[in-house]
Amino acid sequence: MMQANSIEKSDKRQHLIQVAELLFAQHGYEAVSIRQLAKEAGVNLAMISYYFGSKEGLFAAILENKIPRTREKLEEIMAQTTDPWERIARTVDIYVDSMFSNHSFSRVITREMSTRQRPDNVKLIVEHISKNMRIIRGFMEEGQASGQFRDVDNNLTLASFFGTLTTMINNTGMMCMLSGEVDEAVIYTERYKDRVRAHLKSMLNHHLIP
Amino acid sequence: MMQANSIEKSDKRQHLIQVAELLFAQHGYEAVSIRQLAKEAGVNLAMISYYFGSKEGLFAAILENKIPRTREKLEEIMAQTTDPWERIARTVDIYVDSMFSNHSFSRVITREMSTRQRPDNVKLIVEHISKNMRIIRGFMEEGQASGQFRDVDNNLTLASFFGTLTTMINNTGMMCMLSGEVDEAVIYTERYKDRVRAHLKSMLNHHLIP
DNA sequence: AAGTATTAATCAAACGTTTGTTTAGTTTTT
DNA sequence: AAAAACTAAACAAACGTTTGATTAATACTT
Repeated sequence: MMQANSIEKSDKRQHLIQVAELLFAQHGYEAVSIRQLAKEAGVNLAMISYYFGSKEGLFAAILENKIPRTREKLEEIMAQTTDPWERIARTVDIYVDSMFSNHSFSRVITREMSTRQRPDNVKLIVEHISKNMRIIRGFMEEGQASGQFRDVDNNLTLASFFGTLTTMINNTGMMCMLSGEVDEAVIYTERYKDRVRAHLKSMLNHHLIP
Repeated sequence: MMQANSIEKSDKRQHLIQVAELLFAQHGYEAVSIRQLAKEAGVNLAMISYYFGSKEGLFAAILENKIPRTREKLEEIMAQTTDPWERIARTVDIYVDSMFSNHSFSRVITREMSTRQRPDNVKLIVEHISKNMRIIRGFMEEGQASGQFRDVDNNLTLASFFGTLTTMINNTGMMCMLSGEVDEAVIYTERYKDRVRAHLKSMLNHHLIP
C-alpha cells in the first residue's frame, strides 16, 4: 500500500514527462505552452511547477530519462568487438536506429542544442553528446594507431557523421523536395534507414580506409 | 540636418532590414522582439508593420536580399569549368566561404528551416536551398555519366555535405567541447575554414572517385 | 484504535510580463 | 491640400509562474 501509493505518484509525474516528450517532439519546446501540456496530460497546470520547478525543469527531466541509452550501446560495442572498422560500422547502425526511431525527439534535442537560449539545457545536451562523440573518436584513433585508418581530421569527420543524421531528421522538407517526395513519412521507413546506413558506411569506409 | 534626415528616411527601410538581420543572427528569430528591434534601429515599433506588414514579413524581406548570391556563384562554376570534380571542389570552396562568412545568419536560416513554425518562411528557404542542391547534384550526375564518379546515393551525399557545414555552424558548442577549445570564435577563423575545406574535399573525393 | 497534527497533492484563479499588431492622430513631403 | 511618413498609446492574446484554499495521505499522540 505504501508501495502502491508511491508508484501512483511517480506514475503521474512520469505521465507528465511522457506527454511532454510527445508534445515537444511534435511542435518543439517553445511552441508548447504549459497550458496545452497540462490540458493534454489531464492535470492542473500548476503541477508542472510543483513537480519540476519550471517548464525548463520538465525538459531537463525528459533529457535525464532519454540520453543515457546510446552511451550504454557504445560501451557494448567496445566490449564486444575490437576491430576498428567493425566498431565504426556498428556505431553507424546504432545511431541511425536510435535517431530515426526517436526522430521527433531527436529533432527537439538537436534544435535545442543549436539554440543559444536556455543555456542549462544546452549545456546538459552538449556534454552528453560530445561524451559519446569522444568514444567514437576513440574508435577512429585506434584504427589510426594500428595503421588501418587514414589520418583524417577526426573532429570534422564526426561533424560529417552527426551532421548527416541531423540533416536527414531536421530538414525532412528539403530532403523530400530533393527526392521529389511529397510524404515526409517516407523518410522514416525501414527502407530509407537502410539507405542511410549504407550511405554512411560507404562514405566513412572510403574516407577512413586507404 | 534636413538632408541628413531625408537620407535617413529613404534609407530607413533598408536600415531596419540590416539591424534585423544582425539581431536575428545574434539571438534567433523568435528571441528578438519587435520592440527590441525598433529600439536598436532607432525607429518606432509601428514602422515594422508599416513597412513589412508583420514581423514575418520583415524576415521574408531579409531572405529576399540574401539568398540569391549563392545561386549566381554556382552558375559561375557551370560556366567556367566542365570537369566534374573541379566543379565539386569549387562548390565546397563557395559553400564553406559563404556559410562561414555569414555564420550567424546561416544559423538563423538553418534553424528556421528545421522549425515547423512559420511555414511561409520555411517554404521560401527550402525551395531556394533545394534548388541549389539540385545544381550540385547535377555536378555529381555528370561525373557519374562520364564514369569518373562512383554511383553513390546522391541525395544522401548532399545531406552529408550540407549537414557537415550546418553542424559546424549550429553546434559550435559541441565542436569546441570536442576540440577542448573554449573560445567559440576559433571556429570562424581562416585557419579553421581551411580545415573544413580540406576535410570536405578529401571526404567527397574518396567517396566519389573510385 | 481513534483522534489529531503534519505533510503532500491538487486545484481554480489571478499575477505580472511580454508578445505582435492596430488605432487614431500628428508631422513631414510632395 | 493630398499623400506619405511617423509616433505614442492602447489592444488583445499568450506566456510562465505564484498564490491561497481545499482535499488526500501519512505520522504521531493518546
